[in-house]
Amino acid sequence: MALFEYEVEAQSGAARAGRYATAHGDFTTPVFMPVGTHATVKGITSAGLRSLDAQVVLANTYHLYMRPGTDVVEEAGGVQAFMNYDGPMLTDSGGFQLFSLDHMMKTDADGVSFHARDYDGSKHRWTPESNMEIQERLGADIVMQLDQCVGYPAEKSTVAASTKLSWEWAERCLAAHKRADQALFGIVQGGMHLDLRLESVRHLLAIEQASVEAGGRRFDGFGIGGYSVGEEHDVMFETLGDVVAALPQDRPRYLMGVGNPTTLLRAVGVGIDMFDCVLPTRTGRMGTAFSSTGRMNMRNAKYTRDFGPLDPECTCETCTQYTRAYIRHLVKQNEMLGGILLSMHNLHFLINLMKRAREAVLADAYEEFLAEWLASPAAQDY
RNA sequence: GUGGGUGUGGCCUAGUUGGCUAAGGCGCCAGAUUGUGGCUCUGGAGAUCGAGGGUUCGAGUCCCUUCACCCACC
Repeated sequence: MALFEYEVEAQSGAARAGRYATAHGDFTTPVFMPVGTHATVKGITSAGLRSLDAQVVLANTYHLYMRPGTDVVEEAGGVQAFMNYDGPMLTDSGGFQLFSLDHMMKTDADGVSFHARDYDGSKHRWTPESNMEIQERLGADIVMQLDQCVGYPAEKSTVAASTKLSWEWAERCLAAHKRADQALFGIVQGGMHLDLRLESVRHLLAIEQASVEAGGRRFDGFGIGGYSVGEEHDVMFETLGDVVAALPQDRPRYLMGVGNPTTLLRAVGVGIDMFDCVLPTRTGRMGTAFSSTGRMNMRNAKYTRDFGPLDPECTCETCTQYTRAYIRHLVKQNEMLGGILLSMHNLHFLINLMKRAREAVLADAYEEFLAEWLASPAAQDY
């Protein structure tokens, strides 16, 4: 397969099963990508990531730029070499992090100035161009354009201005991005407004068309950002299907920041290929387990003497080798192994869920698969 | 035995010269967590203030008796 080629292997309704080629190997879709902000999926070793069959791992530009510093990661040979993970990796641009720093930053048409409140309060300025340079030096296989994310609820005029800024920055990122072994994804914005979303898509497509005509690159995939920022789950689905339908068939669609099992499966159903989310690892560290019967709060007293497996239907290391009582004990004592075991299990759960979704698409039975999931008691819980 | 001190939810404490329904932390119980700075956030249960009696309109606060524990001295 040619680099950055997205092969749609099968389609079932709008749901797709595909394969994407990166410089560090192929991955199949739909895919859930574990988040490793600081070049580590918290608590999981490289060997652990391989055994979990994590196909793509995320890292974050903002955090690595602050620490250990872009130069250190570059000198290590790039983020994969630095963390000893040799599979496909993706860096988020850091736009979302700046958005969550919001009162500490100032955005203008040219770029964004911010105080690194999370670190040392130092002042920095990013432009789309400088952000591309940072991400090229970090060296992930897929990089995201610098964008701006708006919270919810927000005035439509605010969302519109921000959406426009994001596509203007997409154009500059596309022009500035040079590494041939690194894919660049544009990001669709527009909040919960379908017209703004479709306008965002139109501009991104016009931008890449102009680029290609001038001998430049196209976007190697599309992120869909600005959802899961506080709205009810159903709100996203009022527009998501139409947004996806407007995107090219031959590029992967990446719904950013979504990790709720039911939302994942519904999103696959409208044509999303890639996901990332901190939910499995963050909630895992805090004691929540995903399971075939729904969410489990492992702090609950009812597990004190429950010596059965976490999820009897699961084949992961946590479920085959440890008991609920032991996991509860670890979580209650804030022992680090508790967070590790639940993170591994939750990642396995979502990765496995995507495998099952993929099989259902390959069998052209996605609609039935999704209906069966939605009818299950577990679905009500997610 | 004598003198002094301390007793407030499971634990540690706050409670003005007596004055709303006895407050807080930990723990416990439950909920939350969505393009991550990792022990976070929200809610809940739980106390006849060691026991008994007295003064007072009113006592965790004052008085008496008693019990337990701690310290010092015989």
